[in-house]
Amino acid sequence: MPYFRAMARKLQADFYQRTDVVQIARDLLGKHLVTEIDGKKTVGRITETEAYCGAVDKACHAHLNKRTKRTEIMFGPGGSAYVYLCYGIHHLFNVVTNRLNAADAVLIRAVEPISGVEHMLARREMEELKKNVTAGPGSMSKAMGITTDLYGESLWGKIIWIEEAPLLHHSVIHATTRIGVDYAEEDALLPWRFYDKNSQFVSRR
DNA sequence: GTTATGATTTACT
DNA sequence: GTAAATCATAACG
Repeated sequence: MPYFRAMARKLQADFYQRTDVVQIARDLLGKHLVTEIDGKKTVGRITETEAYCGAVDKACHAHLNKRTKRTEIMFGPGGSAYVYLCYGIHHLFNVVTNRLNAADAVLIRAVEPISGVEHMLARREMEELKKNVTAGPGSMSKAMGITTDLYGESLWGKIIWIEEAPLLHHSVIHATTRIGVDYAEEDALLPWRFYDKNSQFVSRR
C-alpha cells in the first residue's frame, strides 16, 4: 500500500452497534460510502440521512418489533445493509444499527459524488453531473449500484463499506422531519432527518 | 391463491 | 401541482 496515500479506516462494529440511532444518523454525515460492484468502484460523501428507531417508531418497518423475512436483518447486530424495493422501482439503502434484537436503521438518502463519477452517470443514464444523480434515496442507490442483492451484506466487507471522516460541526447539520412517512402520525413529526447545509447534493430543502 | 400498499422518481399539465 | 410507473412483501382467504 503506498504510504503517501492515507488509507481511510472502514467504520467497524463499535460505530454501528451504539444504541442511539439518531446520533449515528448525525455521525454518518460527511462519511464516505464506498461500493465496489462489477469491478466498478464508486465513492460518495454522505450528505443526507434519516433515523428509524425500531420498536417505538411508527415509521419504521420493524415498528412494535414486527419480524418478517424483510425486516429480519434489522434485528441482527449493527453493521449490515438493509436494502429493499420501494414502489416496485427503487432500491433503498439502510445501515442497520444497535445491538442484537434492537431493530434500528439509518436510511442513506443522498451522497455527493467523490470518485467513480463516470460509473454513476452510466448507471443513471445521464450525461453530466447534476445534483439529481445522487440526491434522493432511489437515485443514490442506482448511482452507487446498490440493489437488493446487497441485502444483509456486511459493511466492512469487500463490496460495500463506509470510511471514517471527520465529524461535521453541529452548526452545519440541519435536523428536520422525515420524508414520505405521513402515515406515521405523531412520529412523522420527529426531527430525525439530517443533512449537510453546505452541500448541494440534498434531495430537498 | 388474491389483494393492497408503499422510507420514490419522473414526466407530464 | 398531479399522476403514472411497477413489484416484492405482507396480510388474508
